[in-house]
Amino acid sequence: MNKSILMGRLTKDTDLRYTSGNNTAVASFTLAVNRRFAKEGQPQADFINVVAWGKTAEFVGKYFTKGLQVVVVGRIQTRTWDDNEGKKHYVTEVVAEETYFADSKRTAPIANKPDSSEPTVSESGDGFYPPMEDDDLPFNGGLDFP
Amino acid sequence: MNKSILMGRLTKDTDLRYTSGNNTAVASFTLAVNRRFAKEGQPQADFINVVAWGKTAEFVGKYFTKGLQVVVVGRIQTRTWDDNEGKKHYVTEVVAEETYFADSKRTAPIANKPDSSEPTVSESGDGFYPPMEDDDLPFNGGLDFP
Amino acid sequence: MNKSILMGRLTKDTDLRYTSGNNTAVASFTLAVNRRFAKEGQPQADFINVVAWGKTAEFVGKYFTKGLQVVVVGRIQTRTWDDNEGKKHYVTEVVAEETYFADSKRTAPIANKPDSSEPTVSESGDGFYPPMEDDDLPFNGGLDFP
Amino acid sequence: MNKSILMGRLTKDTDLRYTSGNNTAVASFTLAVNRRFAKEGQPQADFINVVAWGKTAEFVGKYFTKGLQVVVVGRIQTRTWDDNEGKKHYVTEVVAEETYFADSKRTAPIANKPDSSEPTVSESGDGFYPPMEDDDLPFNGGLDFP
DNA sequence: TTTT
DNA sequence: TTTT
Repeated sequence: MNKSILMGRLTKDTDLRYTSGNNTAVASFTLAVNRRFAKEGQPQADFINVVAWGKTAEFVGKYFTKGLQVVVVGRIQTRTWDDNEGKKHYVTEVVAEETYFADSKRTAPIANKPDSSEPTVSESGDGFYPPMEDDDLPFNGGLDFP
Repeated sequence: MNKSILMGRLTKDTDLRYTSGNNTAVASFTLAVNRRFAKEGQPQADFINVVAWGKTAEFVGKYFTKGLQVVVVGRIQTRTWDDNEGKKHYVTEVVAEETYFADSKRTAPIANKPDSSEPTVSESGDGFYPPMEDDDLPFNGGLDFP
Repeated sequence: MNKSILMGRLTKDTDLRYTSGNNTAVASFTLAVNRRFAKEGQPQADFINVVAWGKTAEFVGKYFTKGLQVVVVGRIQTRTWDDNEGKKHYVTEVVAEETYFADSKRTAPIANKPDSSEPTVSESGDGFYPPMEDDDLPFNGGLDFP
Repeated sequence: MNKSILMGRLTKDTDLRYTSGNNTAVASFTLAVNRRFAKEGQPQADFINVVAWGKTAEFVGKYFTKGLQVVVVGRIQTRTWDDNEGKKHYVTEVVAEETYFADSKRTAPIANKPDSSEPTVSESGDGFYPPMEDDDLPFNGGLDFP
């Protein structure tokens, strides 16, 4: 059993792509989740990477934009990928199963049924799933990652 | 293990009272939680009763008003009470452990520490905890509420 | 958003029935969920009614037996039904979306996909869904209920 | 709002340490959480790192052993730490707020109150909190553990 | 680096 | 007895 529920704001617009194989939609975004008991001099939020697939991906790719306050119900996933130098990278992220608007005006429940379109292989090479350019790394939040 | 997470709107202002014994704050409200896959001709929401104690009660008693969209993390509680005729009533409600604003402008995490001030005896007689008038039934059990 | 996660033991074997309309499987059972901070002289557990539909119902109807420790992920549902005297009854229960074995030996994740076979009308008359005998009331735990 | 509920097995015994500053207990372990819809040729589980503080840490340090099936309620935390070469590492883990035994015989709710003893500074240098040797990396970051 |  |  693996269930996570998060409410937070998008740090930037959702990144929507499509797998090369079966052309499945894959969306990714980062949620800034404010800490309940934040201490001064410490980070005020956790920055949690979220991935969505299929219909859910298309939905969030369309409506989940920078700064929007949303709720995500999903599961924690861990995976590894190997970079060009053959070094193994460990990734922990949340796979969205249900998504909701939290902000006013945008509160109707979103009818995105659980989607079973997750591809079977995590196409490796750069640690992310869909086809992409070299300079297009996942969740590197503006920083240059090796 | 007993954990519930709800996002919904208050159907009316929070009802805040104090126990007669130790004068602990007790707040109650009902959350209208819209259904994800509502069917036409069917109810569009579930109406879930929520109780809060101590600091949490004082907080929601102050800020949780009718129509506000909030998030509640808590546990499901079942209990019984006997009415004047000696008839047993079964109650299922959520005891709030953490509360959050979901609507914009009101989104900062709310620092209400888990409160251990729950009284040890559920003062019986009318099925509710705090001191109250005879015509003052929990969640307004069928009576007219002002 | 409406998510509940419970771990507890079945108070009796699951009750499995079928709707008269479309012959959908409906299972119901009660979970005794031990309280984390139980106080002496107070109830040690909450008794939470759970309903499951379709494939999930058939699964739990087969494997969820009295005393078994299980985990249920679902949503809180409220509904009303009218008894013979035309009196309205309020029901709060958990609709199971995912189920798991918690006890050893029975721990493999259970592949019961979310089921959309919930009937559109709650066939009333006795407060429960499927066809049933008169003496066959839901969740009355052995007591005679008026 | 940031809530995660996991049921899984310990991949090894809990690692219990104490911070140098205030001598707070810190426990860490990894949970193998089996996937609900595992695909063949794909990983069957997610391996999720969990950290606990104070009383909770002492509890799990004592009772959470390799192979035990447990439930953890907590929050997802992200943080960074710099290694000896000044390289930044990103960590995502679950901070345990409540813990339970899932396996039979070990099912009583565990009374470990939420603990507020989390230190204010994450003593850096090697990405982990408690006092430790140089070769003592968080979650055994690539080194051989006994 | 992974559990049953 | 229900919210937007």
